[in-house]
Amino acid sequence: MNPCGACPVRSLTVCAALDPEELRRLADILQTSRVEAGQTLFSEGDAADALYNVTAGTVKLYKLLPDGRRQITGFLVTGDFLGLAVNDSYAYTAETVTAATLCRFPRKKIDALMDEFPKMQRRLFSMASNELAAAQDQMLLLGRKTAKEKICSFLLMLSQRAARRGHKENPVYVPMSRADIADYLGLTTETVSRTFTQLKTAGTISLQEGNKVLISDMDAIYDMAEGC
Amino acid sequence: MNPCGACPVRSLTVCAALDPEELRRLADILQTSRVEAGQTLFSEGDAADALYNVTAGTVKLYKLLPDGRRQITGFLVTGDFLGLAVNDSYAYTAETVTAATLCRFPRKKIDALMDEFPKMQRRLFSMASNELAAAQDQMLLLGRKTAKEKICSFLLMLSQRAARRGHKENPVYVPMSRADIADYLGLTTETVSRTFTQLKTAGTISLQEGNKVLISDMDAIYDMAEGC
DNA sequence: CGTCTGGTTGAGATGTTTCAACTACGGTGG
DNA sequence: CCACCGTAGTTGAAACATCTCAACCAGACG
Repeated sequence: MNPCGACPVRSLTVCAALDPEELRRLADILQTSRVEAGQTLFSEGDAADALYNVTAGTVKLYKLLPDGRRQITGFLVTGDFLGLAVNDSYAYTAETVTAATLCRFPRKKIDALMDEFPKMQRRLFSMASNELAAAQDQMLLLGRKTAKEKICSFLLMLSQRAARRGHKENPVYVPMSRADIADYLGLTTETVSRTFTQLKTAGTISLQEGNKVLISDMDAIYDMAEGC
Repeated sequence: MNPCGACPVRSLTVCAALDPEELRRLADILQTSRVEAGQTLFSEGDAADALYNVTAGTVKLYKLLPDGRRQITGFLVTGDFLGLAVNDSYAYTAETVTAATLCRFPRKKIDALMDEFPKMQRRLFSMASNELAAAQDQMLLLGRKTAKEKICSFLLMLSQRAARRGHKENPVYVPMSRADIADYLGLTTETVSRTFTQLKTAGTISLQEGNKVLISDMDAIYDMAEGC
């Protein structure tokens, strides 16, 4: 039995590029689980005893201020991993946005495995580098972009991400609530809503059934995302 | 000859925890250089042919929007590394804030060395994880904190960083300009200036000779940084 | 059929920005 | 040696983008 060998999303994940033997070893230590929408996987401050890989669905990561203000630091989809920690505790909370399936790797075992399989360590490092680059993009967005630029960048990001995973890039599936979008972009739900209506009125996008956004004028979205 | 063996800041860097033989190998591929203030090390989009380690001074990383709006994504000091890339090109510009000394590792050689020394790869990965955590903190700051909270968080960060490197944590040395602080915190220079004066007037801090900020009421700064 | 939640819209409040003037300082050249 | 200039920082007043508070709407669900 080698469930990982048959994993349809392996090429997107940490597990890409492992050989069959390594995959077997990996399968030995992993637990897969299905989690419904709105469930907390772990909370800021919890002991970081596992690494996760998202194999389906969407997960959000966020941090809170004492008074409840929230910043979502990322939406994770198929192939993304989560669970990196400093000082053995998670620095953020992880919660499912939609129903999701995950592979869970106990920290100790995955650490041991990484010592054995440098390829895996390398892969994880490269994925973390990408995360870091995305985080820097997000800082630029949060610190310097206007509401309209933020929304356009957000739609573009979702679209490009879908494309990279082999899905249709338009219309874009937007499973998260206005509140989640607001907390991701450093706005309020009202501003998010108003900006969507603006774009709708301008004919740049239209909202469709099932949380889908059709981008009618992709070029305009591109330009507005960068403030051109 | 083994310059790395004698490196006084090794414990802070990527090179910590390498054994003498490994250090010798490392020394073979590295170039050290001294750079004066205000120099560009590399620019966004440049081919990423090297990794750097800051051994003295302060370096800033930033990204630009087409119209010139700028977001500084980090200030690097002794021990920090820079040069991670996606698609073989840098995603940000690196510029010295003060005069600085750096170790430069050609990408190809350091990659080869990492394959040989998993310890080093591991160390780099752990440092990247810390970077990522810091980036998430910064997103919370940019997206959800007020100007006063941002400034207090900033001073606190500098103070804690100095402490971790064995320097006095108060007064805090603030070598960067108001414009740099503004672009780091997602504010304007005017707001930065005004907020400093507010804190000064409230008796929480005082500005000293030589770009130093004395924190008179550390508890107040702590509380204000988190919005308590 | 009422209730609840998520989303939209409106009007006024507000924190930060913008634009502008002014000061302090350090270097430079006459 | 000092007038001059340019840069960095500070302060003020007005403008503005976004937020806050509030009402309203639509669909989901018991």
